[in-house]
Amino acid sequence: MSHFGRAGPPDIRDTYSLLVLNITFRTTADDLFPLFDKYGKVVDVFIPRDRRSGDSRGFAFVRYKYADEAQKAVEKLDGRVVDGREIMVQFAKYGPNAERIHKGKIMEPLEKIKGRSRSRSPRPRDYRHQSRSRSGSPGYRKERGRAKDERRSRSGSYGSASPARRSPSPGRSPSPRRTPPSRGRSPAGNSNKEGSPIPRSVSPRGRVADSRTPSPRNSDAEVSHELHFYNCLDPDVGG
DNA sequence: GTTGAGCGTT
Repeated sequence: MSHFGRAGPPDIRDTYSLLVLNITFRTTADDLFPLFDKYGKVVDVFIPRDRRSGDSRGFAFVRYKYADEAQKAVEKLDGRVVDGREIMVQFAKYGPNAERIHKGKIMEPLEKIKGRSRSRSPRPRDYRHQSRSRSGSPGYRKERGRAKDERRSRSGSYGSASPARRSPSPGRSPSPRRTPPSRGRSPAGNSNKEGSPIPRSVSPRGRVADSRTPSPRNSDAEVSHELHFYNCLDPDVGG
């Protein structure tokens, strides 16, 4: 994995986690490590990937040894262009185990700090409006573009009074037939399109004989093979 | 071959 040869989190007892967003899908931990390591001591860099495909999800986690360096890296690397894309570095808000994190430092669960009834404000007063107002505001231009689109939409409307109607194909039903409750693995892959793939009260031989088969022997072998295939593919059906 | 809001692994 993207670790340094260790499985799982090395040690988060005294490490600060930074969340890096807006990174390209081609950016790897090895590419971020030297970048973040230059600003401080990076303990580990982890990039969550998809279990199915294995591609990066577009964000990475960088763990620093000291909060000072982490904070510095956040202010320095936040907004840096990597691989042609601007990345966003910020302290992790949640932990790997769903634990609360303050400034990248893992804190005790709410149950523990629950007893702390001391000057506790119902809402955080650290709220700031510095979230989308960074170098290059895509939202700003987007808003303008959207406004234009809206105006245009109003002028050159479809003509009919059915804006809510969104039918991709009125003549064609997207899902006329719902998947049957049966465990249909591949309805189009198997040769049998009927319901029961393996009727226990029927002889495959008879069916084959009934069908036009120039070489019954070959058919028999094929049928046998098919049956075996079914057994292998869906042994559940058998019993 | 693609995409773009967000919070993590043995």
